[in-house]
Amino acid sequence: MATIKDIAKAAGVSIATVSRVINDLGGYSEVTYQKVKAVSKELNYTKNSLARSLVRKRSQTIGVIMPTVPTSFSNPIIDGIEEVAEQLNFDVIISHTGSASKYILQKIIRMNEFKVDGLIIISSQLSQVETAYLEKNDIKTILVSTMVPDSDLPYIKVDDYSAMYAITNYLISIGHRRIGLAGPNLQDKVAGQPRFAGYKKALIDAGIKFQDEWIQTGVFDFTSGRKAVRNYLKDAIDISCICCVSDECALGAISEAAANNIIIPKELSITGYDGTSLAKMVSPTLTTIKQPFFQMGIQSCSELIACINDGKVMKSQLLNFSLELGQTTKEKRG
Amino acid sequence: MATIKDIAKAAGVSIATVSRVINDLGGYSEVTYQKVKAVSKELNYTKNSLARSLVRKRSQTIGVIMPTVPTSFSNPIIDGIEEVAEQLNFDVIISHTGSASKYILQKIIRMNEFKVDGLIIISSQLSQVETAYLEKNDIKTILVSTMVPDSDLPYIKVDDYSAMYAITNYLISIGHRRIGLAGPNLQDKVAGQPRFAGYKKALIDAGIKFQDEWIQTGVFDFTSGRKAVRNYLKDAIDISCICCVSDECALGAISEAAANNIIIPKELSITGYDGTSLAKMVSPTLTTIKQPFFQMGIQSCSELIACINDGKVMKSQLLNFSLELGQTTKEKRG
DNA sequence: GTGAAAGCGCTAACAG
DNA sequence: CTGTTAGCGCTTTCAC
Repeated sequence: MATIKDIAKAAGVSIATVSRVINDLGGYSEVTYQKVKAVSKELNYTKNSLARSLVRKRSQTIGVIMPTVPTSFSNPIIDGIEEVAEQLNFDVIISHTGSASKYILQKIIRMNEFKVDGLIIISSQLSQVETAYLEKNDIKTILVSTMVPDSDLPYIKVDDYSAMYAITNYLISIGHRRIGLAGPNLQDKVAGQPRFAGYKKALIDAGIKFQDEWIQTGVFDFTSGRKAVRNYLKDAIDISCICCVSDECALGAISEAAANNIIIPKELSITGYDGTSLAKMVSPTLTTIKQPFFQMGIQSCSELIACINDGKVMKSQLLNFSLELGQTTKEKRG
Repeated sequence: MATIKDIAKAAGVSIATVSRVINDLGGYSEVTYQKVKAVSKELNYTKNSLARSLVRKRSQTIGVIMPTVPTSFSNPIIDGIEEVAEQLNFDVIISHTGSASKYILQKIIRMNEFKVDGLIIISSQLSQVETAYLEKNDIKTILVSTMVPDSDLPYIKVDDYSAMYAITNYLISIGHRRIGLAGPNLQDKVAGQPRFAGYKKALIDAGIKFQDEWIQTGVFDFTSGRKAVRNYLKDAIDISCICCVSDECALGAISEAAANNIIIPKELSITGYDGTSLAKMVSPTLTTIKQPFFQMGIQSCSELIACINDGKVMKSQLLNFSLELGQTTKEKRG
């Protein structure tokens, strides 16, 4: 592990000069440049980011914290982040919070100790403890696909209320009147409550009287979808379609329906939410809300780096979603 | 951003003492301990890993490099890695190589500059350039779900040959005689060739004459599965089942079959390979080879840390796979 | 028990 | 154009 000191000695120059050519700072003769380059190649020099970051008080690194979920919807977000980071000369390091986002505070602390210049937190629910830590330590942070109510942490997401309104409304538009809602966590102010509200509003606007029994709460996952259908069946609740709060949840609903020989979409329509790559990979393909994940990565990273580099204040953004029609929905006549 | 210097001053002790209590090294009075603790809390001290790693020449961090794929089979691997890292007091930082594993060398270099103590590379094909870099820079590395032929880089994986033999043999055991193989990249020595070989050997052992037209090569992904089925249909190739080289590929095959109104498994059996969480989430559920991903994470990280801490030589391991029966296969009579 | 001091590898003035 | 020097925040002898 050669250091600039070794190179300086071998090349017969000072370490300052070595540093200059290594960082392409200019201010040296062509001869010196060539010599230093040659020597550092010969000695197999690799720079030490730790030392550099330490003195620079800048790591040129942004940290990403993401949850562990089966449907890797975070991947396109990461791709987006990487794309702009790369371009703007930043590194990105990623950390998983585990399935239950249990270790989120711990991961935030680690990122802070690594002295990342900024943090992107994907789709995790932050509690008081975490936001307090972020604030107290003055960590530049932007949230993706999540937000914290009553805080001014900037976020990039879609409007859950509108998205759920849109897809519910679509079901209504193709003739459905008895519409289930599967999977929402009603304790969750960020995703659960607004999605429920959007769903409900669409019913009301269509003059449909909302029934409590149409709601099967859950935690957005596969199991929530399965349970929902099981309960509808058990209680013989009469619905012609189910709005699920995630693609994964929709897969669960489909799975339970299949286990009961219910044919989709002929006997039951089902919708997802997320528009992960999965939605188009399953058969039948999912009708779902497509979130612009890649774009979310782009935006969040751009905002963050603008803040880091130029001190710009990050602005929250609501991105456009789109309705992706698949084969799990069918019009209802009569 | 308080430093130990600040704490030292505020507590009226030396920085050496602060360092001692912060690291629980002992050798101080209870009074000093309490005082330093109190002051550092008050000043909201957070340690600077960069500085610490720099002087220690040890980052207590292991780097993980993984590809970006739609079916997040890497997640359970990461979970396994995190579990043992956590326990053994190591941090882990992750980096994605992008879909085509295009940036793998770049990522390896970055990890090296970050001075990680060791590296776990998941499921990526390493070329001469990368292995040379790893060797030259003496980076402790272990591979997961991949390997490099003719090198002594240690790896943790399953035996692709045996696994493919097993699943092909299963199809034979339930009566199939005309068996397609979809998705293998035959240029790929690590996964493509052995899987093909295992498939072929199972046929031979059963006295089935292998037909060239049964093979539809590809690149392990969804599209490869779709194309395979399209080709079988176009050329009217008579098979009763298809062995796919990945779950994702199987999804593609199913998708194309569905588009042609072929009923699975009644008219066509299909198998996957990987046993991702997806396999059980789709309907019908996939018959597939289940790789012990979590265990792979555990083993690789254990080996690596044993090497880092105790200089143990890492040993390659072939882990057991299992056959996971789903609903995409059906026995063939007559 | 505690402190002084010497760096880890590097950058960034400041001189020349 | 190039070198000297003073640190970045921390750990770690070695004295006291």
